[in-house]
Amino acid sequence: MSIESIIRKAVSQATKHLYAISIDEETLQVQKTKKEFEGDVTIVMFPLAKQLRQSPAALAQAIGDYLQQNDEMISRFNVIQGFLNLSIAQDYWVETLHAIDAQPTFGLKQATKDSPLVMIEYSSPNTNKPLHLGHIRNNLLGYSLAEIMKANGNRVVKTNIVNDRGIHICKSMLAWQKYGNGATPESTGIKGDHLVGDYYVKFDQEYKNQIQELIEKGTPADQAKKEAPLILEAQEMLRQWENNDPEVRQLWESMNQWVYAGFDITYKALGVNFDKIYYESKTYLTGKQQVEEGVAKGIFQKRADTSVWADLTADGLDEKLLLRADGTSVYMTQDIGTAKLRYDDYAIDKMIYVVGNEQNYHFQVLSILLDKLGFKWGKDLVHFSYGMVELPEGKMKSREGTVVDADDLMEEMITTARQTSEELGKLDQCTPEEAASIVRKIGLAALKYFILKVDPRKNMTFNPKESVDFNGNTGPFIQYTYARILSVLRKASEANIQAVATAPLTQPLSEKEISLIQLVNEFPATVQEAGNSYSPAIIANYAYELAKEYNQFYHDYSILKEENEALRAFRLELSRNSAKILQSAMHLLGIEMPERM
RNA sequence: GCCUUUGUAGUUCAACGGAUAGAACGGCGGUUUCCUAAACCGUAAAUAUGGGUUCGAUUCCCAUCGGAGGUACCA
Repeated sequence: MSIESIIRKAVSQATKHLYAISIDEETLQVQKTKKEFEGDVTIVMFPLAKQLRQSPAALAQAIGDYLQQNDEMISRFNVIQGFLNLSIAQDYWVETLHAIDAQPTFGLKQATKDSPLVMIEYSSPNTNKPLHLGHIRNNLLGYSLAEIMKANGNRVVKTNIVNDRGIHICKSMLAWQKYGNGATPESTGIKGDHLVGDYYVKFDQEYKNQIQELIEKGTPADQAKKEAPLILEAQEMLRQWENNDPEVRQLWESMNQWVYAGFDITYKALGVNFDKIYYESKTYLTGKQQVEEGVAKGIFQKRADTSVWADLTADGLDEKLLLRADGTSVYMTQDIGTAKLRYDDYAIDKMIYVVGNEQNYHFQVLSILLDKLGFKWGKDLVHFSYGMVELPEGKMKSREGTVVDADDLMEEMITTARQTSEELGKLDQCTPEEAASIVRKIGLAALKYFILKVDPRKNMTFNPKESVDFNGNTGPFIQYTYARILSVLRKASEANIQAVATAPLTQPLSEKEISLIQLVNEFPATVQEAGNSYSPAIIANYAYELAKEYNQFYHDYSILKEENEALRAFRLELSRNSAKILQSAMHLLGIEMPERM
């Protein structure tokens, strides 16, 4: 049983004994004592005071007395302004550490075959352009969320829906056809997704030129946008695609292959992966069927022009188009089709969509529609809605070339990590392979941690030149702490120093040591909280706090040079478990830890 | 216009309705004969504004002022 729940129970017993009133253990406000005050755990008395009709101070004094006398765990207490601060006996902390030491996967629950099945959709790229900074946030959040859900005892299926059809895809195909001169990734040496993305940009440039020309000839702007030859050709290409025109399909296939080869490289570099990939080109037809069935069941309405609509006015929303009059599908149709296929493939208990907050409305609607169509998880689907990544100059715009490319960014991080490491002389003892592995881990950790430490719901600012640091509240700081601990453990092992407690501790531990145990002990609750609130940031901030706390301990106390054997063994045990938790926590963020740096 | 969301040091981020709002970077000043100084310590610096609810408000409610997103037969 956790310390917190023991205390809840004890306080509840105390009030029963002292005032003959049972209080609800769950409503008790139990929190960690603030650093400035003596004690480990604090109970807030104000709510109780009201219930028990006692002054907070008197109540705290009475309960504190009772607990100290009746509970061995409580060694001391003090009362300040209606806060009851309890000190937990040292032996109890040491026992807690032993228990943690005995569990290699402390804080991480294992899923069984009966555990809930959670499907997490993330990444969701378009095949007309390479991944950029916004995708990086999505991928890191999705991957980390999957790890966190696993650690909370869920079975997880990671899925990706690739948006590989539609007018935007035709734009890059058309531009390649017109201006590409047969260029391929092989012939140009350009990574496939970038090559295709270049033609998407090319299309936009040429399209704008055509609009401008038309406007100069006196065509109104709105009309010019609709009548520019390039857009008409792109629309024609989409019709040919839907009609399975062999030539268009062939082009589509080969350009998509280039893109997928490029994406694979990026995903691998980023350290993310998927259990199952869906393609919209294969799901949109199912979506159409679902919508037609919905019409047959009377859930949706077909209008005179044959377009299909869902009337959501009863749900406080408006009417939503599901099929165009020409029978083609829209975004919503495809998501319904994808949901259907997934439902057929897996016994999903919970579906989580990792998609930006610009689509809040879309998912609100999707949830209602899936529910109407009878998907049992439709109503409770989770839209993990994360904020945008902005640059100091403002929003990123693909077409204006202000995006930060994912591949470039990772490359830059690793290069910077290498420079810094070399300046500090950290790689002198390493083989080139080790050095490469270390700088890759550091560079990626800097990037990943920077993104993940921010509350996912909020928009965040990323300055490519300044944002990534290796000091302070950063990934490399946590990695450094870990590497440092491993170094101590290696030295202990080389010197044959006893690292397991054999004799009981006789001297009192320092506050720093106690608070470190307490922090390590909070890991399971932190993992749980991160799972409940879908927030990798909670794990990130916890890991930082732990690393910081450890560094202070490391600075103030000797480990290997401590002469008292029991104390030395204790400190090694504390170090070992701090490292273990740091690694577990960072693993949940998808961040790899170097053994030395 | 309507809907959603957001506003905390110079900057980037924290804070289940709880104690003196916590970090990092940057600034200023320190620590290395000692287990990794990518570390540690000190210092100055913030809750947009005005009301309300509460023993207690950065947090909840209302208004005002800013930012972002949505309100497409785009995805």
